[in-house]
Amino acid sequence: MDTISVADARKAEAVGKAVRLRGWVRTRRDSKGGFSFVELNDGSCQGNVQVVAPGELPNYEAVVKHLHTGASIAVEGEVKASPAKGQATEVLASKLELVGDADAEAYPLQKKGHSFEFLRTIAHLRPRTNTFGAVARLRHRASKTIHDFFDERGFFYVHTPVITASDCEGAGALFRVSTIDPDSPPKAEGKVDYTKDFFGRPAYLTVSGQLQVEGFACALGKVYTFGPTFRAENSNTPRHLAEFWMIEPEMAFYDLSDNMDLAEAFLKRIIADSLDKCGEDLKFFAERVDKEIIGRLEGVRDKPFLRVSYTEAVDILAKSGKTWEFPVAWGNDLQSEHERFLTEQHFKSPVILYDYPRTLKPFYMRVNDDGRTVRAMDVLVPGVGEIIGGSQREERLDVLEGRMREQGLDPHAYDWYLDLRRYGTVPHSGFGLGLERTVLFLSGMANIRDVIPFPRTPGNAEF
RNA sequence: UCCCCGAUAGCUCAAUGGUAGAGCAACCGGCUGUUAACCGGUUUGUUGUAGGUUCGAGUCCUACUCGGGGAGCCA
Repeated sequence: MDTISVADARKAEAVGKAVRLRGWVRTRRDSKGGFSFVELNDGSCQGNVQVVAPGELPNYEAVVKHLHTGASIAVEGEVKASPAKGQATEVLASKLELVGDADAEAYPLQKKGHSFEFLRTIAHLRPRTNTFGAVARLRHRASKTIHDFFDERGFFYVHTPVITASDCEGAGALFRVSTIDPDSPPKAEGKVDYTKDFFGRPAYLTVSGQLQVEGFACALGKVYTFGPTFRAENSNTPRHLAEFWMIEPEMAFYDLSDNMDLAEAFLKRIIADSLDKCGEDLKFFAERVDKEIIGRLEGVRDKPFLRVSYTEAVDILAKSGKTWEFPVAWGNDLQSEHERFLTEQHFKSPVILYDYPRTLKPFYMRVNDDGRTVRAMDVLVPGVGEIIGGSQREERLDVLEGRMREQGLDPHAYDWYLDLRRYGTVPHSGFGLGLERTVLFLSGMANIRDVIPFPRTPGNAEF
């Protein structure tokens, strides 16, 4: 007798096999005929397998009739073609063993739907729900595709450090990493003496692996990072986390146009794989979460991404006839309302905006010949907004040092980074993709806290 | 961090300043294959916390906590 997954047991090919199944009870329905239907789920797929538990089972009255949502069971029996609608197969149990009971009075999950807000308070149990099972499988699939995509194209996966001493990477507030006793820190001249700290200097959790991975791009050619990223911003929105996962490819000899080509192919591949391999989960999202999701994904997969310069975008916004809460003028940063208008209303398509004013973007982005703009790009998608941010990097030593001073940074603090320009500098480009924003886009889920297993946000590090 | 809204049974929600309720869940019973099964019955409360106004507060006021939506920061 083989132990098989619920996913396999639901396939018509399984009919006739004697099998063992193990998982958790979703619901039990007692039939008029003196037997019970038990919906069994083991997480292998969205759907449950219907176990038919005959009244003749020796533990029928004592155990089966008291099975509740959440209990774990092991079933032995034969897979049969199901005579009723709703499923191709069912399992006629010859043995049903209770592995672990779930006290029905106390177990918080019921067979009815729960609000996502409530489920967030039981994040350790919510993967047992339809929605969070689907999110977990989709997130896995996206992660797998990301590694496949880069591997197929000759990229190398580089593990950049989680702890960094660069305290001014320009990507948001940092979490400090320290072993100093906060109640009695060592002091020098009235201030905390970080030379006595673990690393002999202030250290932080990374906000980006980009600067480090540039060093590997300028050696291995095409590389990417994929790891956790930390931002200590006090952001309270459905699109921000204090701890999230980011993918950052970096390519030597790529200009901005190559970079945009890669970003577009990359997103399309993630979407295509999700549609191909997570069909049952996406169907669930379409039924319960976002009716438009599959059509929107197919649209982004099939339509070319429009490429619009910042200057053109400002022109379109200014001539739109809309009244904006934030004024549109060349040199002002584009606000959410502007980005949303462009991708959701004006173009109704994914859009790549590029060539932003130099004053709006960090020092490492390459200055254009016009002197006013830099080779930045943002990929905007309907529903989520900015999903990718990237740029061609400034490869000219003198210009890069000038940009650092322009933004009040001391070039000496980036000496190792500048070495990449001193010795064998090359044009290169890269971008960052937020994994959770990608899963938001793929699933149609509304809140980023519901697409990461255990969300960390201001005031919340539960579980 | 700013603006707006909210917090009542295990869950989702009702309740003109005047005796806190329903549906679901759970429990008991019924029902010849059910599909969030169905039908009948039973149980369930420090109305987020702390103050205040009032003869009387779930309801009005203040502060705080937590949650949601929007904005900023960004991925």
